[in-house]
Amino acid sequence: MVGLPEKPTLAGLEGKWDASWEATGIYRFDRSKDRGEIYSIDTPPPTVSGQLHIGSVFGYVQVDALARFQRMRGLEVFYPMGWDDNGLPTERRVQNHYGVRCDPTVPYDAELDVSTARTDKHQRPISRRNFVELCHELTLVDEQAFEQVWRRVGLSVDWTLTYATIDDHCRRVAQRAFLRNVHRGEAYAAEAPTLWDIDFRTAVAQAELEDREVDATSHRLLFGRSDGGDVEIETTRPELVPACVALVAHPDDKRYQPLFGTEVSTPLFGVTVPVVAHPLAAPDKGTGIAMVCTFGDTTDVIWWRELDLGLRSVVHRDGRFQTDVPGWLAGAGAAPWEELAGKTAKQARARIVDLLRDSGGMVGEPRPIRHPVKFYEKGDRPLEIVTSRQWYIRNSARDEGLRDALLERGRELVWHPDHMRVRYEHWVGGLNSDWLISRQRFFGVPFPVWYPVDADGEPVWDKPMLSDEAVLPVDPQGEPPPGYEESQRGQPGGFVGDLDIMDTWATSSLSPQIVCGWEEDPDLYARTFPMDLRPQGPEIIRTWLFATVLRAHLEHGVLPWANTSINGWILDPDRKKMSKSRGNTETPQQLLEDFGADGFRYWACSAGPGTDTAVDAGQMKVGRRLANKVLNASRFVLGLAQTAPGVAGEVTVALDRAMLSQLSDVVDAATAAFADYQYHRALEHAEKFFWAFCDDYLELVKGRAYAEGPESDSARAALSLALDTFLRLLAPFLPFVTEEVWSWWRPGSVHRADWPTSAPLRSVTGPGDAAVLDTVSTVLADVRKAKSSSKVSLRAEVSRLTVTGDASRLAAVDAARTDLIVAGVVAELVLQESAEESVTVELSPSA
RNA sequence: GGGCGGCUAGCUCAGCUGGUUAGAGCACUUGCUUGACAUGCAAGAGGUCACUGGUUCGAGUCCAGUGUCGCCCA
Repeated sequence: MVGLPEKPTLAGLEGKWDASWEATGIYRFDRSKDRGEIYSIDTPPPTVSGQLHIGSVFGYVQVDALARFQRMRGLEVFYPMGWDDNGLPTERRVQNHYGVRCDPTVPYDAELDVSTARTDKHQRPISRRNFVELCHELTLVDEQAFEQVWRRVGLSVDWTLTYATIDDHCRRVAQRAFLRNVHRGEAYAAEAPTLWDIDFRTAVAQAELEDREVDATSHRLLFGRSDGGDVEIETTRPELVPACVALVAHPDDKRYQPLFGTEVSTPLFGVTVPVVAHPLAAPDKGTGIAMVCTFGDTTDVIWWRELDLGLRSVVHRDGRFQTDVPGWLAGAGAAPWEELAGKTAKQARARIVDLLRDSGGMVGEPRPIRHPVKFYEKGDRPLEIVTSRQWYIRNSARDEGLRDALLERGRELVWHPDHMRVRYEHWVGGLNSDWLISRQRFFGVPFPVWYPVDADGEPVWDKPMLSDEAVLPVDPQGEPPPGYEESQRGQPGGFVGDLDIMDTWATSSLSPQIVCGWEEDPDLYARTFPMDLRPQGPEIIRTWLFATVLRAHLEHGVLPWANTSINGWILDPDRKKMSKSRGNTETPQQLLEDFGADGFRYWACSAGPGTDTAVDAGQMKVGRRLANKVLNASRFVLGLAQTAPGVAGEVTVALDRAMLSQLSDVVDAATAAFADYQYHRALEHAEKFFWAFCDDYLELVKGRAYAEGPESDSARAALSLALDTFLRLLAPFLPFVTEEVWSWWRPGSVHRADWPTSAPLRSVTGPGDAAVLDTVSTVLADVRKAKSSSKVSLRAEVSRLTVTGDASRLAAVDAARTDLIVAGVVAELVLQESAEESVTVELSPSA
């Protein structure tokens, strides 16, 4: 029954148990359970691009501890893993890895050899299909590497349920949900000003914006009044003068009130524009009157929309000025325009400043300033605003009723920690545009949409043809719409497919629907949805969490999960947030080598939900020590006779009962903490008492446990019971070492064993006095202190030990008299009743 | 500019609804081959709980303000 190793070691436990768990399938989801017996977790699908860094692993380990607790508590845990492989990060990685770029005009090359491409200085243009194939190829490799890391740290996910956001199933779910949104009027296409990244050549959503403080120059320009006077405006973007459609000032600004309703002419180009009033114009900024261009920034968009101004756009999607002379500049404006045509914004600015200076259209010289500019979070150049046709999902930006409903969902959701809710509320409260979901990229879920082509060969964009749900997923680039032949693609009277793909979040916001089998596996769906837990990072509350709540609200009218647990940041040694973009990430490999998965997990689980944490090798070392202690203490306990389950004797001795009584309290505290998602406190309770158990109780009863007789049986029974309980308490945190020890004396897996409860322990202890252990421990501590300060061995003999105090204190010590004498090597123990508590240690002279 | 969170021993942190001399680990110092463990054991030293005011019999804990660091938003 008991198969004890001579010299137990932590080495090799990860590989051994990962293989064993895989073989026995102990984390396999049993779908025969009812909803009430299931705990379902909506695990974040990590972005598969490159390597997992410590920050990613940190949060997943914490969730795994929660999953293991729920599993031991008797719930069947639904715990799938996914890979978020579609989208820009993968495209970028493929570009850099193979030295290629996607050019949809290049034909498909079935024999494409990318092995030489990397040596090319320039990225080689390849077809869209080749590009997508490479994306699949590379993500597959990355996904395998990721799975190895997850297995190494002991995540108890069911690997048979794994999904990838680009796979057929996910594409089908994303397209189906989109079609339903369209049918209900929640998704729509519109031609509108859009924030645009000129390098990635794609539209960007509000959630992906980032303000960056940048150097700029302010220019003071002169607009001509009809009465011959001037109006001075300040701008950082003089190159947009040709795109100017109005001047705007605050309605209360007395300086400009006389000008409202009049017209002025732009410098250099002499185009006439109206002077208008709008409350967003800031009287204290610059001269108090601003030029409105289509489009210099998001305020321009608001003015343009609310004041119903004309559209004069000059910047193309590649960020360059158009080459043709715009119609409104024909005539006098044509000459200066030629100087700007085809230039980038930066080049055009340099040129127009010279022109303005020479023509007298500028007052003084440009002044350097610093101001915030909107960037795409992954981009390197400021965003432009271009007018384009995009798909949107209504997100409450223009719908008070929906906004209230979403805020109510936020209150309905239980947040761990609670204060993270305000981030959600601020985001929902600050939404200013519907959710832009289309991207002009290549590797993603296509829109299941085609457009008819009219007799002149022009696509009719406002008559989209939607796919039938039954045939999803579809690729409108490869398949014709219902009722058409492929040969009619691009022909007059035929069709074209929508070229865009969905943003990653448009798919990953459906992760609950994806994993729970929405519309495809009603049985599974009924057992798992809505889910129990969404764990994730704080930075994606505004994206992933919000979008998931939105999609579930629109589609099902429910919250997608009952709880959300938000993990903290990982900080580098300089206390800066660890992130890939910052370049200060670290891989967990070496730390896993040095401290083992259990040591690493101990560190991760020491930090509560939402608590930022520094990478701390010291803490992992402590975890490794704990794991080692578990190993050795277990070997000791199991090395004693009569420790097999079911044959333990009765626990009769007061000290033993006291220990088990304290353990009962620990079990209760750890259970309550865990149930409240405070896994770090559960760990602390278990760990703290485990050390006290080893250092005090174990040392006290050692002598008795080695001997024979009823009192020895009591010690061995208590030790056995305690070890059994400790292994269960620590299993969610240290899955490898606890499983190893479990295997020495118990059948099955500790991870499918029951979570301990205090009732059975209390029935064993009876009305025992829990304080006995503490009292005796302090006396023993005094004995150790005396020996330590005399610099003698702890085995040195105490000739006389005198303990004073009230009757109950003396009774407690007396109850453990023999244990104390053996553990402290005491020749004579004297108990004296006294009002004062004291311990006097007299060491034998020979010591 | 607004919001959120942190500020407790040299370091990393715990201290939940206010209650006797403020805790842990690491690091440090001094010792100890104790029949599970030297990947160990024991002991020691180390803090005006960021600051200022307030509430209270009593505040690290509650309130107000200040400073500072981090994150998010504008």
